[in-house]
Amino acid sequence: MAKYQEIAAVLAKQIVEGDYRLSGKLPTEKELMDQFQTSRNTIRSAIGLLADQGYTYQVRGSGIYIKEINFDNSVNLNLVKGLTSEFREQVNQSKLLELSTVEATEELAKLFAISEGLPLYYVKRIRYLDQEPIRVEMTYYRQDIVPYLGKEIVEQSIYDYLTENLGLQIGFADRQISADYLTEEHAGYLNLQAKDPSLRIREKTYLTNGQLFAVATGVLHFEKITLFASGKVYQ
Amino acid sequence: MAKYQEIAAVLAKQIVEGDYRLSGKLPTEKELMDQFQTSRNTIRSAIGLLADQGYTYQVRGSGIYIKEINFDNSVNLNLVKGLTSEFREQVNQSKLLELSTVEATEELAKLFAISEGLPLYYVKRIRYLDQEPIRVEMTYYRQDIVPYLGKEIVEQSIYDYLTENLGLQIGFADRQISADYLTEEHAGYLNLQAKDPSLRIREKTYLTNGQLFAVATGVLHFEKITLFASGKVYQ
DNA sequence: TAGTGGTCTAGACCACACG
DNA sequence: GTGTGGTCTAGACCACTAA
Repeated sequence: MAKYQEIAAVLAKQIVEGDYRLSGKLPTEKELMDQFQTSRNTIRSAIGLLADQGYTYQVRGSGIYIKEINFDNSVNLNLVKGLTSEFREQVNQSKLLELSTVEATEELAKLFAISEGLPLYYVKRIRYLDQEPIRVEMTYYRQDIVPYLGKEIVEQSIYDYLTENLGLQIGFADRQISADYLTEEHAGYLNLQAKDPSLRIREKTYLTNGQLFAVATGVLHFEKITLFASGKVYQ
Repeated sequence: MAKYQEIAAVLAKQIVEGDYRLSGKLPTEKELMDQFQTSRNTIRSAIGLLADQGYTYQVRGSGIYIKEINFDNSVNLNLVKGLTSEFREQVNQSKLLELSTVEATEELAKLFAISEGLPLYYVKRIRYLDQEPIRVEMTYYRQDIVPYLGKEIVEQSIYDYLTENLGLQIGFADRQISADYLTEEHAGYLNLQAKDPSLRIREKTYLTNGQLFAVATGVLHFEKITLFASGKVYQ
């Protein structure tokens, strides 16, 4: 991990643990330079990461302020990480509904920019938070990038498996969010009624080299999960 | 505007106009340095802005790639700008439902970090896209920061008025997204049925100095609007 | 006025992609 | 191997906040 990423991780941990709750501010850039024995630009890169993640904002002439945001039961759309790490303590189960190999249809082949007929994994799971179903999730993975998926893996954190065991470098994800009626099938999984509202996320996940390797659709329990996003003004 | 912001604006315009469609890539950082006669870090700041806005991603050893994303009928959660500029040509109307001055209740006072009883503007509007209602929007503004709002303003772009006429420096917005049933009232505005799904955005908008000056709730037509968000992996 | 963050420069070395 | 972007340094000047 780069130095600025390590610094950001240290500061993020301190923020979460409430080390700066009294002042509501981080030390100044100058003080952080001394503390971490590094250049100003490196400190600024670290602070930039914190801002991107929704932890802080800076005010010229004044300092680095901590945002008081409650991320409970909320998925941060500015980040890419598994649900498991987003709700670290509480999400400990996935119920596997389907794990199969399918050939890329014309639509999927076009989406992934691969040839029609190439093999994809298809995974359908229910995710739980505090023993309650919160999300139905259907994902396709390119098999040339993810050569193996098994029941023992998809019932845990697929994200951890991809990054730690396969060494994949996940870079970014683009997401489209919408609301819709629940289908009878999904309502059953989520203990809701058909025609109830649902929050849908259509997600494309890319490696750092720009390769699209997973396409997912998530159907979320509208009463138990919200999304969070931080936006900036440009120009 | 800073040099890197101007460079980003030029490149964004070129991307939107399709100047790089053949290669799908921008020139290399080195070439951009020559082209804009500036240092590498300034170029990298500009490219960073484009990435934040969802236009591009970089691959080490390879280049700067353009994302092919269709933002049609989609609100980009990574940005803060008025609906009017998000859908520049098509959104040309707002129907004013209410414009009043209210005293901050205990809840609102706490949210804005102001004293109870201080005056706020309350604006309730319906926004249209291609003559169809797409969003009901209820917003509170701090009157000490927005000293005047009138019918002639709220039927146009409030965002433009705040930035251009009042000179407010809007910095960032935090948003919470959820799905819910439509109330009878909102269903009426959106030409939908009560109990249909709706996409809700609860938004807090801040000045660059960190002051919260507007709190809004948006109720979106679930069939006509989706949201877009780009997320990155950290560490 | 002193201190803070915002921008910019001109270098350096490294890790990775691609031919 | 060559070229690309990723990280890092050590400065400089400027714009803004706060006292």
